Amino acid sequence: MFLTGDTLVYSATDLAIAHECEFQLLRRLDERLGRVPRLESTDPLRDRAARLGREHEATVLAGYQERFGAGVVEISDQRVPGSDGTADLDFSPAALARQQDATVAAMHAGADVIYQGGFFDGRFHGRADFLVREGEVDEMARYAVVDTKLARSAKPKAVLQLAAYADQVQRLQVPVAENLRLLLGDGSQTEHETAASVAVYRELRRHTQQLLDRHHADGGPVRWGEDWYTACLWCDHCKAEIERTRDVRMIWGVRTRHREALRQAGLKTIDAVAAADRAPTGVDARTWAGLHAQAVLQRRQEEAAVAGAPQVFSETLDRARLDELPAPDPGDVFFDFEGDPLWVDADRSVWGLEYLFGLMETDGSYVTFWAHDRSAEGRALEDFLAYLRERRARFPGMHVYHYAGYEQYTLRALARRHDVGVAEVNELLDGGVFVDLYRTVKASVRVSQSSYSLKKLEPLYMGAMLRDDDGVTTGADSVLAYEAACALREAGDETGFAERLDELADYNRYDCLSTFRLRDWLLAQRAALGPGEAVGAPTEAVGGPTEAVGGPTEAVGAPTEAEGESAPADRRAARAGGTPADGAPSPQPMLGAGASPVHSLDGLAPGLHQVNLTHHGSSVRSAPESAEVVAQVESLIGRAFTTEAGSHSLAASDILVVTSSAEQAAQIGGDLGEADGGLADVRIGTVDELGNARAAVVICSLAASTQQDVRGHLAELLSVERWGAAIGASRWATIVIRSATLTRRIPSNPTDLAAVGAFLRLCDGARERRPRHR
DNA sequence: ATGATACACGAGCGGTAAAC
DNA sequence: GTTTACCGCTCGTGTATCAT
Repeated sequence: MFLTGDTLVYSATDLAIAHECEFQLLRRLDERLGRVPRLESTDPLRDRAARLGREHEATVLAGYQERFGAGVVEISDQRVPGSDGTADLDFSPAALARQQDATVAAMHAGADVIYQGGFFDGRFHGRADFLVREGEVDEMARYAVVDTKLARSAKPKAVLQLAAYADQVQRLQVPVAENLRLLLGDGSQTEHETAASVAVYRELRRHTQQLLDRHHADGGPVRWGEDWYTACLWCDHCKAEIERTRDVRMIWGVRTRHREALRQAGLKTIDAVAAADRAPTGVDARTWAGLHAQAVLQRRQEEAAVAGAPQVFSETLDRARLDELPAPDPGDVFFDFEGDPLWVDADRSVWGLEYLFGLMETDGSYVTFWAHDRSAEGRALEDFLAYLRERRARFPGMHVYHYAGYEQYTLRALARRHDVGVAEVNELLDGGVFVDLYRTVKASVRVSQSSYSLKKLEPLYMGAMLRDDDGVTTGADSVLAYEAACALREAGDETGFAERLDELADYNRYDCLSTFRLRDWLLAQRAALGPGEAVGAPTEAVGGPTEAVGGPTEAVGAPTEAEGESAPADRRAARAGGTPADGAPSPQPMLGAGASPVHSLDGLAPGLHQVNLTHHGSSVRSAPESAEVVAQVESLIGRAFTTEAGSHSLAASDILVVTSSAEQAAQIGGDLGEADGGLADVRIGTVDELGNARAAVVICSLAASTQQDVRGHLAELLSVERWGAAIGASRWATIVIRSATLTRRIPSNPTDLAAVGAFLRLCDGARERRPRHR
């Protein structure tokens, strides 16, 4: 994202950011414009994933070069001399145009592969990883848009990025392959229909461009908590604002829905929630009690810190869940894995290596099983299982304690991966030998921290042994430290390698010890309650200090309404339609009048019209849409209407209403019945019972407000087979009435993305018609 | 980047009670 | 005796959280 003169130019990455978090994008614009200081964020894990992503891309490039040799054309960066003698990237319009010219020239020349092709249309600038020649159309080379992604499954964000480049290639009059292609991190590839993906991309682009331009025109920085943009609530930009504004999101365990309900009731901060004395509507009593108590407790910790006596507080919630903990046994062990989730061996097929199985026994002795390659990982698992077998024989009542689900999940995965001890692992896990203390913590106590990670609980029970911030202290640190250790070993530095491993073992040992102490602390909370005192006010415990001491060429948007105009050739609706393909004519309950071709209808242009409404919370029935259907019918009836049979006034029987559900059909039927002027002759039915019905005007009602409201049924709701048939049933015009927000959000999976894209294509070119309901 | 898990909540379903 | 309204249950889905 950058400015050329007064025009804001954005990239595929910016669109991807908008898709995930519009607030983040607006904030980045503010940073760009100097309205707010840059948010420094360091996420070493993300950096590493990015680095591995570039390596993956380089591998694919090398593969193409091996295959095509000089047929691979790289489009070079445009540079200008920088102030300090180096060369800076040149983002001037002229430079971007040169880059695009080179890309077009390479496509016209029929290059086998174009690497880093550049595009610029005045508003959008992008670099496509790969354009791969794939066949020809009218003696012109046709190109497939291909991208590499480290992920192991296709994400909508990646598909939309490809669609952005495909859109540009089309704009430049070069044929594009039917499918977009992703080359994933595990060596697999996925394909996505170009046309549908581009349709969704254009929606996203149109919306994002409006958002950016609106904010650019605003004088000041974006303000948190307004509702003209979306916010993900978890990215660094959102987190910073949540902290700064003391958003209710600071309360541990608050759900998005509850946050909405709290904000509706005017409870916008953790402080307001703590001070409130009763549940707002939309939050049930039990949930409210929990959130309120959590808010109060978190504030107490903050106040203690301000007063110079930092403390972590806790309360016992459920004695019964503490009682479910197994009786302590001298054979108990406290277990923790260290792994590198991005480790791959040569064939790249399996990701992740568990390089250390660490555990602590009750006498404090620490036991390790190391693995630095795939086969060693299998042996470590065998040794670990043999250790447990032997120990269980000696201590039949022993348990393996750990924090959160990773250990159990990973053991099952490792057993499957190496085909080692599958039955034994299942027996151990199903038999309750492994005990997840995170489960117990969540169910039995409330803690004044804003996170319930193991590290955040430690002030409650680690006392003077609380970890400081030096060395390896987080999971992310450990991943990076292991990568660094392996690099040292590859460089022949065995001593350095061993030193790093010692550090990692220290970190792992501390986690095991922490799990051990946590178990004992939980048992102590139980004991503090005394025998049988399960009910009553929560008891409380207090921990130590919180911290350790120390202008686009492509028009986007639909044409505007042009009433009464007789655009003769634009009968897109009829073309897009067609009858259901299942052959045998079905019963035709809706078949009726209007058999003659329509020549004109006063006040309604032929073809497809779209009425966008704003409504909320509807899935199968929408009263506002029903009211709008009635209003549209009323506005049409009586208008001059000419067929081969002659001219007359449009009657109720010339109109057919098609709905997505029986519920909506019933709703509309009722509303039409109540309306004045004999609207009962309007035929109504669901899109599935359409059959061969025909009418001069077809009105469609989709009823659903948003994608969330239809859950798993999005593809079914938007089915092109169904609505195509409905549109095709009109002899003059079709009016589609739907929620504007139904296609606003980008679906979270590629299947739904394709469904939305196909539906948008169906409605492509529809005239925007204004709502008639008052 | 990923999977498991717990939880909340809406939809669908079946039973029961009340009303006709 | 039949219909309808309502309740509580299960089921499925989405979200938040943890871990590496």
